[in-house]
Amino acid sequence: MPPIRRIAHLDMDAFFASVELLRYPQLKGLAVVIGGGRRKVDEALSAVPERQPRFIPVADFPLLKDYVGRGVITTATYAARQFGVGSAMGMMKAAKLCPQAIVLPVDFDEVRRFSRLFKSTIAEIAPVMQDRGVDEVYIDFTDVPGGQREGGRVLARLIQKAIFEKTGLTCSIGVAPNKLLAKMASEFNKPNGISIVYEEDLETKIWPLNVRKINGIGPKAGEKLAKLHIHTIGELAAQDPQWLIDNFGKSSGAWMHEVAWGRDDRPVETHSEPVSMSRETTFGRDLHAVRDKAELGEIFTSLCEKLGEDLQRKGYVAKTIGIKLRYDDFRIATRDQTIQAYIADGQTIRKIAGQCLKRVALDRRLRLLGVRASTLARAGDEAVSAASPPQAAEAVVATDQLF
DNA sequence: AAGCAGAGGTAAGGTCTC
DNA sequence: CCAAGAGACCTTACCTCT
Repeated sequence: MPPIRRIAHLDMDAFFASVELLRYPQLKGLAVVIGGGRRKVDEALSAVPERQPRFIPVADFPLLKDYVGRGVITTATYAARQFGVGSAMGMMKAAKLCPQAIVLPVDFDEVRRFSRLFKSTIAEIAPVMQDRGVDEVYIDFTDVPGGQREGGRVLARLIQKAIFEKTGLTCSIGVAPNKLLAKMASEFNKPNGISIVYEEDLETKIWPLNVRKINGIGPKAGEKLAKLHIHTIGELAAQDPQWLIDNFGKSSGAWMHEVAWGRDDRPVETHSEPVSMSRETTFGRDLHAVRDKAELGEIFTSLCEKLGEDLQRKGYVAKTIGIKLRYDDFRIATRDQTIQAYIADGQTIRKIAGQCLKRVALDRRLRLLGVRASTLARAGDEAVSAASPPQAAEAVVATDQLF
């Protein structure tokens, strides 16, 4: 008999904001939001750079009501959430809800530093760990000594304590029979909580939840389900799988049925390879391909160069280069092209991406431009992966044989 | 002559996540 | 005049080859 699988999902509490509160403890308990579009915030903060961060008076911090720009909120402290402010909300909208909130820019270097720190702390205790972005991981408790005690609660507490001692940050942990349920469980007791879910809890703890709580059912699927009068996971579980397949397609429909019954056998993957890398930027104002040609060209070149640097720094080469643009009306267009050779330099990326750009309509103004590299290989492995498919000459022969 | 079947690649768009 | 950036994965369509 194999041991019963116990999988944990760990989520850092208001991660980006909590990292800033370590630096500015005087802001503890206040409404603070971390925001993406930063220029204004950076200016306001750099007005007081010489003092030690923790001695900057609260009154000197920039406020949401003074924010100008097109950014969105990345994270809000729990105090700010009281006002209805939350992740992915436009800054301007948030300013109306909570004008007195303090705004801080994302410090990616600092966030990455704490990300590495909390993950390495976990890995020392439980080595089978899967990265899921900067502030989240799955952990396989199954074979960790003590991982089964109280359904995983003992180990979860130990990990919480170790992370807090190393970083001063709190997290929430859910432990369940699989990743799907663990992910939902980690939401049950936020912040700084632990939640244990057993298979028998499906009906009482999972089925009453809205379908949107399932990781993978987003706004679109949620809306479609609502129109079909399916709101809770229990209602989803009660549907005929074939009916779900008819409505949502073979793959999604079957998947919905499985997850509604709490079934998920995905393993905790300790290694992963990137599939694509990209760079994109939203302009300060919408730009026109003709009227703002020079400005657009500079941004385009810069994106290509940065993407090339990203590839080289991480040791990858790419065979497919693509562009993405968002028009002023938010419609998105993408184009890409696969070439024979693997590349990673900004100039070549710019050349291929430029060809892609010629294939889209540029009559409307643009608000975003992006460049993407995919079909990746590790630099040095290209020769192996680059084995070409049968060429045109052979194709002719094959066709002759057919006829 | 035309259609089918299955695998695999390419392209475009869409959804979802943090 | 709102609505980021980066990445994974899915669907659909089309094409080539066997």
